[in-house]
Parts: sequence; C-alpha cells; structure tokens
Amino acid sequence: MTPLDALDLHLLELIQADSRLSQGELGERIHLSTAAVNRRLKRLRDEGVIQRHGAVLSPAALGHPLTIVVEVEAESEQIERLDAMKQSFRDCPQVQQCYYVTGEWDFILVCVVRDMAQYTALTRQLFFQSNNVKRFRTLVTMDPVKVSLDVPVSAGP
Amino acid sequence: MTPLDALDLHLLELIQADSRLSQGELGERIHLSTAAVNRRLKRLRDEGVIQRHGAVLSPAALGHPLTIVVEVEAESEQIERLDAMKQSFRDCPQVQQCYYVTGEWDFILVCVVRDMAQYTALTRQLFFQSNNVKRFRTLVTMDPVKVSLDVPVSAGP
DNA sequence: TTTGAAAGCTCTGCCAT
DNA sequence: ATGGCAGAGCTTTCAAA
Repeated sequence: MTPLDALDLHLLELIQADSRLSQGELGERIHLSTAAVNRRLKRLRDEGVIQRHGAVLSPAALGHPLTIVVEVEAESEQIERLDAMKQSFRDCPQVQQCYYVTGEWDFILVCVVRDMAQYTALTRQLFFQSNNVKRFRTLVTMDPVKVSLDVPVSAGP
Repeated sequence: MTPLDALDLHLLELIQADSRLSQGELGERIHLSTAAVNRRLKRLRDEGVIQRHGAVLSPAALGHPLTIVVEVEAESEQIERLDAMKQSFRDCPQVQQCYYVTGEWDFILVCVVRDMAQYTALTRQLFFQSNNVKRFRTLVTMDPVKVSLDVPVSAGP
C-alpha cells in the first residue's frame, strides 16, 4: 500500500468532516487540480483507507432516542459459541456497535432503541435466548456527549 | 417537523448505507423523479434528520489500529465539573465517542489510538490531569465486531 | 404535492508536461 | 506524479399541472 502523504491526509480530514465537498472545492483548499483530487480519492477508496461514504442520521428523528451501553459476560469462550454471539449482535439493527474486549467483560455493546420496552425485548432476544450469556449490565445514556467514528488524521504526539 | 413517510424512510435507508448514490439512482429505486428526491433530501437535511455526510475512514490505515473502551467514575457530580470533563473528552481527537450514563460508572469512552504508549499518555492527559476522576477501567478491544452509527430505519417490533 | 426540461456544476478519462 | 480540457453525467431550479 502506498504510504499517505501530507496531501492525502489533508484530503481525508476534509472529506471525513464533509463528504459532500466537490472535488473542485477540495482541490482549491489543498492547492491541487480537480483531476489530481479525483485520482487521489479513487486511490484512497481502492486501498480501503476510505471505507464508505454514509449519511449520519439523527436517531431521535427516527424514533430511537435512547442509547444504551451494555456490558456482557459470556458463559463459555469457545470460539464457536463466541462467533455465534458476535453474529447475533451484528445481525441486530438496534446494536450499533459491538466490541469484543479483554478484562472484566467480554463484549461492550452500544444499542439505539425506541424506549425501555424495546430494550427489554432486545435483552430477551439477545441475552436470555442465547445460551451463552452469563450476565450483563445495562448503562442507560443520559447524555450522548460525543458520537462519531472520526479518526485522528494529523500526526499526533 | 413534518412526519416521515414511507418514501422518506426508504430514502434514508439507502443514503445511510451509501451517500454516494446519485439522486437519479435513488429516484429509480424508490420510483420517484430526480427532482422529488432532491427536494426530499433537502428537506431531510434542513430538518436535521440527516445530520451530516461523512466519509468513514479506516483507523488502521491511518495508524490508529487500537480501539479501547474506558469506563470512568467521576469524583464529584457537580454540573460544572462534569461539564468540564465532557468538554475535555469532546476536545480530544482520540476520543471517538463519549456517553454519560447511569449506573456503576459515569462515562463510557471509546478511544482510537496508535498503541498502548499513546493510550497511556491519553490517560495521563484525560484522567490523572483532571481533578475529577475517581477511577477508570480499561477494556482493550480484541475484535471490533461491529462499528457503525447506523440507525434502524424500518418500523421495528 | 408531482413531473419534465433547461442551466449550471461536477466527475472522469485523455493527453501533454 | 501533475494540470487542462472536453464529453458525459449529475444537481438544482422553475414552470406547469
């Protein structure tokens, strides 16, 4: 994979914040021609640095105002059973994010739901119906202080 | 705010998955003219249902291959001190997400970092340097099973 | 509300540098 | 690698229904 130069990083920073900027506009900002921007973006997409272009929707506007973080401990850590759990989390639209982690718990989930009733139904489906959840703990979000998937682009300390 | 009809929801579902679909293409898929699609998208943006259009970048490709979940307990729950904490989390590029939650812990953070050394530096900056962190617990991600901000669009159970 | 068309932009490939 | 250009395609607005 081609290493990223300063212009690539600048480009990524801009389209991460707003993917609707036209290639002409991007070119102006980083002092490159439209064609050059076009080529770089294509390369970055082909190499997988840019994974996808998506619209970020308001959960509240779509009737899912509640964000809930769930800590989950698995019964058995057999790969097969863990994979089945992972798949059930991936398949559930209400599960926005799932991380398999070290430490006290095995999984951390972030869920978006309509109300507590829907969350209760979700726990039935995901945890009680599974035969591999030892225990889970629910953390209800009072304030989604920061929600993004943005990656630091500048060099960093 | 105008209530969302079935066509709006279909549109949102499509551009949430891929915001690069052209308005003509979207129109074909939901059987509407380009102009009608254009107007609905504008309305959805103006109303804040569509919050932003962004590119999702690969953390690994940008040199941030480690995702770390952190549970944080605050010393004092004075609004002023909590707000200061929230702001420090918002301002930190390595903190992708922060939720202020009920229960055992006060904050859940999701961080993306280059390596453990950078994470250590981050904890210094965010936790030790703060005068309001009682304790925190680190959960290192072994597998980012599902990472998205997608919101369920269909009606749901 | 909708469609259809017109004007203006944007993307993309080609060629010269 | 880059910039300039041209044709195709896309977005946006407007009149009409």
